[in-house]
Amino acid sequence: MTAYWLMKGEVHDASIDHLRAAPHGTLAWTGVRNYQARNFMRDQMRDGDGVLLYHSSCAVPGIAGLARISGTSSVDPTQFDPASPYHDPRSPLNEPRWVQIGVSFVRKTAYLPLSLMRATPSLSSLQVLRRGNRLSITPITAEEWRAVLDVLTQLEAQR
DNA sequence: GCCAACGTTGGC
DNA sequence: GCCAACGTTGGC
Repeated sequence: MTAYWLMKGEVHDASIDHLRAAPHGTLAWTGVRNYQARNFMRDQMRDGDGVLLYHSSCAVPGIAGLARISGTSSVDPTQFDPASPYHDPRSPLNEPRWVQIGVSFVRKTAYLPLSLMRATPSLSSLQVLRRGNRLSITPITAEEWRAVLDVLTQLEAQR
């Protein structure tokens, strides 16, 4: 059974345009340094799962496109790279803490700003809208996935 | 750049 | 195992 996820990408290095431009439209999702998010990647994500790609750390955060999970999780090499901003000197070489997973471009959508997400009743259950939420990966129900796609369809019909 | 919220660390 | 201090996230 396909699951759905919302994944935050910092707009300067993991935007929908970065995904589209990547070889095979696929980026290794590195740099996740939160145990809950790691556990989603390691234990629950499956090849083909649906992904809402959300742009964070930008003037207008929001959903920018659709992607899908590609393959299964593997060791995130950036944890062992002293030159990487994601270097984790405390991660044991023989028992790596952090994993990555492939994320593949599906399509760029109409832009759905966070402010509109908050203002749309059918999206009110999204975990990313909860106060104080900082988790970079959150699960999405099938109903929420449909609701987001409906909103995107409406936005795309308007332009 | 501010700062609320929250996760992690480490002394005890 | 508690919890204060600290660091980070991320919207604004």
